[in-house]
Amino acid sequence: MQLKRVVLERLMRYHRFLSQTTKIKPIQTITSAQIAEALDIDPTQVRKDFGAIGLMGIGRVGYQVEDVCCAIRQVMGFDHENAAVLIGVGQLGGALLTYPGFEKYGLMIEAVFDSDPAKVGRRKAGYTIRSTRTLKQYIRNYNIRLAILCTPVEVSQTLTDRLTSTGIKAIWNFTPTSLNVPADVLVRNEHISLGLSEIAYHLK
Amino acid sequence: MQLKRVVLERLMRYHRFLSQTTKIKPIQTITSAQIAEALDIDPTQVRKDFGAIGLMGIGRVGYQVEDVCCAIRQVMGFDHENAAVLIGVGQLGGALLTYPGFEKYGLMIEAVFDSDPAKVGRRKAGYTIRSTRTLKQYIRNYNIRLAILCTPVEVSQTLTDRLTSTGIKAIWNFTPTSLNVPADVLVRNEHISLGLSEIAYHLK
DNA sequence: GATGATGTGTGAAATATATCACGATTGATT
DNA sequence: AATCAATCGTGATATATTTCACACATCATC
Repeated sequence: MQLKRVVLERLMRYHRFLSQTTKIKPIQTITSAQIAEALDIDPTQVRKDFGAIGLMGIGRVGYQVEDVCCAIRQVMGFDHENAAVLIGVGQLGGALLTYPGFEKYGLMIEAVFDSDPAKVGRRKAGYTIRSTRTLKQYIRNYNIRLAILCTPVEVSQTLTDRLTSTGIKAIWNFTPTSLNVPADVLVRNEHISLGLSEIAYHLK
Repeated sequence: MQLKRVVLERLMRYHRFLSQTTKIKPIQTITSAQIAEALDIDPTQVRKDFGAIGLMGIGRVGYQVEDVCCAIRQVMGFDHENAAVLIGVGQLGGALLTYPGFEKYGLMIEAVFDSDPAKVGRRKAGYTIRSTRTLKQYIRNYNIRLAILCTPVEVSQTLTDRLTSTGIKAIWNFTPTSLNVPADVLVRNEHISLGLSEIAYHLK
């Protein structure tokens, strides 16, 4: 069965926790209780999640850390490379370009685009900025399946339409708006204001 | 009763949708069905959420857009100003400093800090970068309640400990790690890799 | 190898969240 | 003003998610 978003998120947390922990102190095995304790999750939940991706622990011992990490990477598809384009090289787009963690998850930014003629042709973080007019062509030629959208709100839907018409499979949306897409395109919204709202509410 | 995170997130979506919609075309009222349609949510859900923050619609008409926006802003605490400090002026920290949307939600970044002596004293986006050694002092003097954490992973827990010892109330965590804090401190994690995982899984 | 302590795996129960169904209310229409 | 259609408010129902409870498995110890 398709794994739910909540499960994916927890799997990520397990993976990050185990990676970090083993970097500091190599360990062979870990129990669901230890993970649960560190991440403030119910131990049963951890076991169920592991069960859901086919992991088996051993009584009285726990889980092989190595196995867990591998299984998560595999089920998440991190060992599978995803070629992506980034659209909108502003402050945020620029920051994403230099983010060092992407390749760890198989994400490869192949090319970057911007509508601003003043930016087109310039270089940024090792990329030559291309015109968004060549976007469609590029995506088709290189069979790109993922677009990272960092444009201003005003043009985000226009570009989204153009993207979906190329047959793109997923859009990682960093613009603070909701995008309309066909049902088979995944949109993952990264709205910073959501986090802010939770904080503002808590501080009130 | 305390509103749940899921509700807060939907309230934000309503708010954003209504702000954007009214900017394009001023309207007086809107129905739960219209909102639901646009945001791909169940209409009942919308009504329940509105009910939860004390909004009353009128039969056959819907809700006063103005009222809805006000109520959401108020319940979220956006009209209440929150003074914050930002720690770690790297790529991401820099991008956040120039993000124009914060004040709309009442967030005011008052000062920025970095541990790197090479950065201390320099200016960035209108701020003079301060040494993290003066962090505690500053937070206490100015009664800061929110810290935005954009440091490398290695120092994030150390700084978190220092922050919580000053009595800070919330940490907006942009570092890709889990932070340990006392129960009364809110941590909002903004892990970019969570989004990436959802995408990678979908594309697999 | 028997025994006890500690962990897993999982069905059952509890909780949380979303949807349905429908009476009540309002505005438009005749 | 009587009727109709659209919309809200909300209890009941359905679904999803988390937690509990406990049988079964494994290792350490005697």
